[in-house]
Amino acid sequence: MAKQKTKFAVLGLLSWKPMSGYDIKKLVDVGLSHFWNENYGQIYPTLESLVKEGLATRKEDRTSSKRKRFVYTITRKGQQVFRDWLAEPTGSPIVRNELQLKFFLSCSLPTTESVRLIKEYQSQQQLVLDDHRRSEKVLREAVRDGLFPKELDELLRITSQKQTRQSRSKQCKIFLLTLRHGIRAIEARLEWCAEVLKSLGK
Amino acid sequence: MAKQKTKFAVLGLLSWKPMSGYDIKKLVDVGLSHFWNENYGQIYPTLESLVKEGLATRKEDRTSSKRKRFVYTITRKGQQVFRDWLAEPTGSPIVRNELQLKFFLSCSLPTTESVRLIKEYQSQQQLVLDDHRRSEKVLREAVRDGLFPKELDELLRITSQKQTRQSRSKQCKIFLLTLRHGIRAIEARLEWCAEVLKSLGK
DNA sequence: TCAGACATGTAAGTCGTTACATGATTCA
DNA sequence: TGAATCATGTAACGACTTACATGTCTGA
Repeated sequence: MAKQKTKFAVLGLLSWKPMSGYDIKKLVDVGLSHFWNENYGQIYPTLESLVKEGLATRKEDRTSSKRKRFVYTITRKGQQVFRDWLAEPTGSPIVRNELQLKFFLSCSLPTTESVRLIKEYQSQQQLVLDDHRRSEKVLREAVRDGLFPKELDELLRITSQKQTRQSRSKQCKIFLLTLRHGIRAIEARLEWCAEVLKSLGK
Repeated sequence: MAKQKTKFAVLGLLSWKPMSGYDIKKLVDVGLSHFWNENYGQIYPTLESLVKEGLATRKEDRTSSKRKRFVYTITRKGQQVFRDWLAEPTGSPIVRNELQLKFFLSCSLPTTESVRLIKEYQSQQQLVLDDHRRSEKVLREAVRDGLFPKELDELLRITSQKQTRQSRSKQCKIFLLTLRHGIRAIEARLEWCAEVLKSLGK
């Protein structure tokens, strides 16, 4: 028992700043998609349970006569629980790579089939890499200039919160570093593909 | 709908050779743990459903008065379903890296906390890398000599099946390549850790 | 005016993990 | 004789996905 990844992910995002369920979903989709995912079916019930446990509070936001919107704010207790979780040892993620499985199982078939699988993987990963590299370029320039790129800016200050230039620069730096992790991982996969094609006598 | 990863994983392993649920679990744990996992709670019901769907047959194995043991054999229809699945495009795995999440969320805390997280990741990954490298060494020697390493040999010919020297050498090669994938991935992560520590001013 | 984004939520179903239950055989 | 391994299975729970349902507001 006791995993509840969604719970801590949501709590952690709230530790950043107050947000609605919709905001959380968008932030994850736009900014964290290379290492995290969430869906509404998990987010809304989780927010509800956070309130029940006293880790967050909910209040309706009706600034400038906007539509119905519930903003969740982390409580002091929530902050504590979040920090405790962060300090806990992180279990290594269970690995389940479908392509590796297929490749492994392809050994009873003609080599052409194994080669086809690798080439598919290769072009798929290349697309993701191109995308990541574009994001990286934008972010790098932002870090250099001490600014936040526009798309992120919208996401990261939906709510009014005083942030020092320094804390935002740090956010940006860490954002960039997580992206680098994704890029490195894909590069390694692409190098592996080349290695495989060579080894199978392409 | 329609994912059923366990179903195709089990079917694919049976396409290799007839096995019992216990064999499958062991093979996955010992040999494929760097890219796959399964547990009994999924394996046994899956085997049952494969039989129901006519993709495998079950028969009791009582060779040499051994204990109760059910061996599952893939049917012709099963082979076809397996091959169809292999040919289907492989969706990229959903990513959920808890350490990346923690690292990202640590940006509102002192930098020492971010550093601690990375160091934890680093030593964890290093252990796995050492382990993989040991396996690689054994496998490389086996490939060079055209042999199968002992541990694998037991697993891979539990059942009597005529295999040419060539097909076994290919199995071994592909086995080695999947291991290389795991090694590359970890190396990339460790390089990233170094990059991060440097960037955070260690 | 109408498409698209904003916004919240539920229901049903699948998938996956963990813990438990049971018992046979082997080997030191 | 007792621990380890072989071997099969189930029940309960928890996690996750998908599809659906509903309605508002903004801007071209």
